[in-house]
Amino acid sequence: MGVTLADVARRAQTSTAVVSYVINNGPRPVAAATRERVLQAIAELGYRPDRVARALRAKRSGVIGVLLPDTANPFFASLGQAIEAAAFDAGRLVVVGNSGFDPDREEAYLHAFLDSRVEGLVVVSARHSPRALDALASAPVPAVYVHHAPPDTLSAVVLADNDGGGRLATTHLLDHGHENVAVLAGPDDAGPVGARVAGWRRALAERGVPEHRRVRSRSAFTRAGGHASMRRLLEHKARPTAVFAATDELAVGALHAVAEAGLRVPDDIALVGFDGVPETAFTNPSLTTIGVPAERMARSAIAGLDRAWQGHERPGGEEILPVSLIQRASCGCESPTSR
Amino acid sequence: MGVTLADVARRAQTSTAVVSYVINNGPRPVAAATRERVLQAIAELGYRPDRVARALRAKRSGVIGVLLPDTANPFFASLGQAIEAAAFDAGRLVVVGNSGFDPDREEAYLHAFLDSRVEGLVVVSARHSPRALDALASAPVPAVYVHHAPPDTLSAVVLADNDGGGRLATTHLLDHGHENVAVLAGPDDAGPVGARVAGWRRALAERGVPEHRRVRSRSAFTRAGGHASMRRLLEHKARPTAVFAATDELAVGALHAVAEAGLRVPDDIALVGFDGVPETAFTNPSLTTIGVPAERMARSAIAGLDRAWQGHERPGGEEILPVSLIQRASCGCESPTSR
DNA sequence: ATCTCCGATCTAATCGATTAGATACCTTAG
DNA sequence: CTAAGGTATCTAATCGATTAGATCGGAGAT
Repeated sequence: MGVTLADVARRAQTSTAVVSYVINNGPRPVAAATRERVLQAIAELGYRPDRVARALRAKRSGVIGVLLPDTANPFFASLGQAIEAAAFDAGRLVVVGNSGFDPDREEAYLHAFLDSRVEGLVVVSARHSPRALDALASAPVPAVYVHHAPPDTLSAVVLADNDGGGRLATTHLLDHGHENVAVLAGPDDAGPVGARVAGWRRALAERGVPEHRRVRSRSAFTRAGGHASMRRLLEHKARPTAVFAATDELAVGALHAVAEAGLRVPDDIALVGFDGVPETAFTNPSLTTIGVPAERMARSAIAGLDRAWQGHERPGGEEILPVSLIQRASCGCESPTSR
Repeated sequence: MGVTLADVARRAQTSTAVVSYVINNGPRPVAAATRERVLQAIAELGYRPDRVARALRAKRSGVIGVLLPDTANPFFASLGQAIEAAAFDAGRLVVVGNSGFDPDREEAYLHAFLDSRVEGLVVVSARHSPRALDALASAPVPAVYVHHAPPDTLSAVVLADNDGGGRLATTHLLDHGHENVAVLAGPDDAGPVGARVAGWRRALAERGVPEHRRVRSRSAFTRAGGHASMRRLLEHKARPTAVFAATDELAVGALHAVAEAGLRVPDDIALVGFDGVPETAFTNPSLTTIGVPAERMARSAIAGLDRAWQGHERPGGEEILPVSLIQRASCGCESPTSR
């Protein structure tokens, strides 16, 4: 290490400016012969431009800051990985931060990212702290919200069709003949999961299911939460025959609770999850779930940043990507096809 | 944004040097009164040092490069998150790259990291490409290998006790009275999983289990691989009564295969996994597994980098952290305690 | 033959923070 | 009262790449 532009220029018998022009297909033209000499010198010396120096001068660091709530959660893990891959394919690196749902940590990361002159931000968060929001709104770089967005942001937003997915899952269970479709919801009805619950409610309303049969059980978004939440449902006086778990984590916990109670899925309780994380193909029984297109969301997010960098178009715009029903065993479908 | 050192200096009626000295508890002393003025100016202007400029001049970027095989795998996901958290607590950010087990990608990331002047590298990889190894060996910054290390490296190494864990898992199954303990291995016996298989073999040898009862089934390290691999074992003429899956991913796939075949865990087949990823607490039945101390490994890795930065001590040294048996239902233990 | 103009190149300022060398002031020793 | 030494500051070079402005030579126009 340690080969600089100046070294290359010396060896190619030219100036640093010309070398820079060659590297960047610079703002000025370079004679073919000279370009050749420069390229050769670069190859011979094994020169690689210093991204730090470049970032300082050109204000383009080539780094994207990615803020995630919790990579230990498989859904956020796949989303994070997809974002990282999409960024790399676009020639950028990502710095990542796990907020662990802690607003202070979220803000600390945001500032650290900005101090590092990230070129753009991808924010995946279940909820946003007001201070973090301020920091984002006044950030000198474009941001894209993925999975969830604050009420009225000017930034680009990429969401899954959570409401539609909730409706899809619920309708599917109703189509199996169930009349008592409960929902495993989060601690409150805010955010993306809130929209899923709204979809559930809408489906029930459309089919004329009476209010008192619309049972909702709340818990934290963890497997343990889903476990406890399902256990509560099982003890409910009017035990539901079908359950829509608003995240796969909840569903996996629920599956475990049902087995523990000596009941069977889908015979005693049919279950549908939401997220489409890989592990659901291998639960016991395999889990029917709503597939969220993590890769497409990631590509859209990076594309959104690209748009903001390129043009001066309106950066904003909300994109809602379609979800899909992944039919497996837990809902009662006989022939599990997709895995 | 855009407050610079010079702005602060101007407002505090001093020079940029003094401001820098204050910020860094600089190499030179500053009078108490002046320090006070500077601190006040910093607060009033909301100044935050530019990490890029600092990195260029001081050669300390405050960023650690983390290379992982595949964050979609829960084990690597937790390891990655733990590393990120430990780094943040040490005041550093991480750039992460998922190689997807692809040597070219691994090398590309490594170079990109180095170009970005990362201050240190944490390499988690199942196998290493020769070229990547070269790049690492000649890197101008310290590296720590986690989970797996190349044969004779000079860098620090943090491993789990894979061999001991393999033995622990196997012995536990033998103690349950099983005489036919097969293993679900990886595509070959290299790397950390190879050591786990070696531990299995050692345990069997110690108990005098004859060669022909030491059945090993190979597959890729995926749930689908574990599924196929277990299916093969079930069709084996001498079907084993117990199986040690060398990773939790394999175990989860295996669990599914057993259920599909209409058999029961642990009654027909006892099963023990390896990694201790969170989801194993919620499989059906819950999975007995070998807990790998991901957080401790992460902290050790960061500590290793710290050591390399601080002193000029021998950077090398191999640390092997103990693993633990997490008893749950899949091995046949009646009372599942830890979750 | 002289004037333009353009492509190719070089010189040098710049991004923002760090830090060695120079300088100014003050105290203490001789 | 001056020399020596220490403390607090300031000036300016530096890290490596980018790019605007200056310079130069040659092709084409008149």
